Amino acid sequence: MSNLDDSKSLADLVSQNKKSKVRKVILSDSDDDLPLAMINTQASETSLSSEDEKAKQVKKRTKKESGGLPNKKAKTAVSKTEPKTKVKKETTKTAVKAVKAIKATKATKATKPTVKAAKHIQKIKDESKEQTAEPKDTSEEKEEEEENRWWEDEDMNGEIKWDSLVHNGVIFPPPYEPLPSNVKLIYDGKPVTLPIEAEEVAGFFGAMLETDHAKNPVFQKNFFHDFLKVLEEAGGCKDADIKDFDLCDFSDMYAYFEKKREEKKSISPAEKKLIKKEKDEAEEKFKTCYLNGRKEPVGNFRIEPPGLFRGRGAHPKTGKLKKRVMPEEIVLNLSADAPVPPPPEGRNWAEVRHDNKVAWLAMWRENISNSVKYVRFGNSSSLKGISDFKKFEKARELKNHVAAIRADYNKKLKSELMLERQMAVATYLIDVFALRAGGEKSDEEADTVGCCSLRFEHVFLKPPNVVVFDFLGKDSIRFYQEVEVDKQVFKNLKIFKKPPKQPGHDLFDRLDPSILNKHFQNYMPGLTAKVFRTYNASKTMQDQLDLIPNEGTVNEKVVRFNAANREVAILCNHQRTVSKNHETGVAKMNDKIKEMIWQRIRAKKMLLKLDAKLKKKDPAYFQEIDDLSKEDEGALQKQFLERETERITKKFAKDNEKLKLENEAVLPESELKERLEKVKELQKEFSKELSSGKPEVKANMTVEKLQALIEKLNVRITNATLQLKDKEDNSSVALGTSKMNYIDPRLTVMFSKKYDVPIEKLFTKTLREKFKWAIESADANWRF
DNA sequence: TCCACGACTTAGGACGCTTGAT
DNA sequence: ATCAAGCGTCCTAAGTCGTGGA
Repeated sequence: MSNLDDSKSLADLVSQNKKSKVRKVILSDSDDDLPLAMINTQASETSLSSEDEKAKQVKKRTKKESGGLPNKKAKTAVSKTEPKTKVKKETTKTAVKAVKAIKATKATKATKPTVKAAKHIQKIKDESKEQTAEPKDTSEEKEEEEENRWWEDEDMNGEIKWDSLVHNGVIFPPPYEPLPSNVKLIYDGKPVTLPIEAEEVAGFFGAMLETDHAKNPVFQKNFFHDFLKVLEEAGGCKDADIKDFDLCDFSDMYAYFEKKREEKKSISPAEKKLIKKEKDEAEEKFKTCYLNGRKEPVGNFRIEPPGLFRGRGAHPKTGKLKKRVMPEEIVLNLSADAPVPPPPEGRNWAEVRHDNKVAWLAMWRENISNSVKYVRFGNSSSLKGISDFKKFEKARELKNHVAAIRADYNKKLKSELMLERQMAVATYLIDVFALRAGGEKSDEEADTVGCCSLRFEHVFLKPPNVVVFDFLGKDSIRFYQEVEVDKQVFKNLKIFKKPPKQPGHDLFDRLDPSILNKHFQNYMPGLTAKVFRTYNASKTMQDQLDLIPNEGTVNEKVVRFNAANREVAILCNHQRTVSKNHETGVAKMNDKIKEMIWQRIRAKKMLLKLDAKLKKKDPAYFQEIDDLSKEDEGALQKQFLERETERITKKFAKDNEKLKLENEAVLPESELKERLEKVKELQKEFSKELSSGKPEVKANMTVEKLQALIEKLNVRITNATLQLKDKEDNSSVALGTSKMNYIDPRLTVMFSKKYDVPIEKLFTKTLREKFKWAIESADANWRF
């Protein structure tokens, strides 16, 4: 919540009449079992505060709580101390055991990284001196051999991230290419020439003209503001005094960029391949780096190009100009004795750093929110792998504590301390509904929330115990759930919403993620809110996989795996926007299914024409014939004929285009007419069929042939129906995020091995690389 | 002591390419 | 062979969380 809103609403709240009412309400409202002690604390806090203090009240509450109740606090702290240390010892032991167990399964090898690294740097230096940076075949093979199999023997503790780091720096986006002189911004009806710096910015907008962004007023405003600034700094526009966005016409620019896009798309595949190959070769040396002497992938080695900031949701800064990043703004991080990659000709790096406690190769500060962007290791790098492994091990460790944690928060739902109750409810929500921690956000960002930042208006209570959550979470993705909750949770939420709370106020006014996480440390070292998401996601996956019978085809098993994956994605609220053509796609599939059913009915009619006795034998089989009304049949016929006409016309147009391209004579219109004759014949046949109710049967048709046809249609109909259901179910759920970040990959590997499904069906190439450690260390019996 | 900020993970959309239906 | 649908990858925004410096 923004401070501004907060103080405003709190100030409102203080207006005299309200204040006394508020107090009365609190004191008289005793329909729940709220202990008196708590009521008093709450009431006195409210009435004691002066107006000025009120504005700061929310922030200070935590302090008051600890200061005001020293005894209770101390007591809790003491009682926690003993189990805490015990827990710590135990978990460290398990973690070590886990690592050792993995180590034990594989033979160890590898020379000491430091020694190897030193040697390697020397080698690199020699190579760069000789200017033959390309590694020879033999050395490349050797690198392959020396790939870091950290999961077998690496010591993964300690804060040092690397002993040596050698890399080639970053790739800068190409410089701005000015527009051709006939492509101009039209201002107030006249083409105007812009200084090149301003033209670039205008072009950013022009290229996006048809996107939703460009139609967003905030985006327009921010863009135009920054555009005018650039324009002014570049000396202004000599042809016009540009100051009104509505007088700007970017359509020429848009058309130009569209044309370029088309051109790019239409180059031949062979040429495309060649271009790609050349690009790959030029970028080759940036794609990898040497970490402790071993070749490792670099992730985003390309510096982000300038453009207009595409903030998500209602981002107040969306549309602002993202400036071009200069070498002078870039800090490199590598070994002290590693060669420094040369900056672009005549330019300099901001700084060259040698910090081995961090896992980034370069960084710069972006100008939208003044935060830092990093060039980091690739997802399949050892460092990323190690932290992934640690993440999942931590989540697995939670298994051993979750029962105690749940017991504890269930108990504390009735605590006499407001803080404890809030923590208990928050923990419940994080555990049960997989909410994120929910840190405070400034009003320079989109208004999104997580658990701790939930506000009054995000939670609706429907007695006796139904809660409707409706808020925007990360990436402004809507979280909407109508759920039954624990009775005590419901009561507590009601208390948290009690006046003087009103829309705009924090539900958990005593909490923020750091308080909550500090509390979590008492249960288990390293436990934070996000661990619950990982734990519950992987636990859900394990449970879902346990339900899958080991039978059927590989594809059937994959479908079931994806269904399990989908459960996890739903738990985590991972959504994707329903694609623009989803609706039409579904309608098309429905039409197709209806049409296939119609074809089946026709076949069955033909069957009866050949042998009328069949109906007596199996009336149910022929039932659907009577289910189809004449109107429906007519509609289907029409639909079918229209589609045929369209198909033929399109084909004709296409054929002609091809002929034109090859400089050959175009087919005459009469040809099209001739081709469409078929449709006309069909139409005649259909109308006859419609009135008689009986289709014509071709002379060579037999009962067997028709039955085979019907069987084929049956299969196609079932498949299409299943496919449609899958499409509907999946239309707004994104499976990838949970597969990539939440589901312990060893579960997927276990499934692959136990159910004999090739891992390629479950992990894409990149995921196989990212999760190599899991693929090589989990077996068919592995459990989360 | 605290909170702004640095460093890291998690996230959905854009876009090009593959694939599978016809 | 064709072509759209959907998949995979890239891109970078948007979270979480711990800590270093005022």
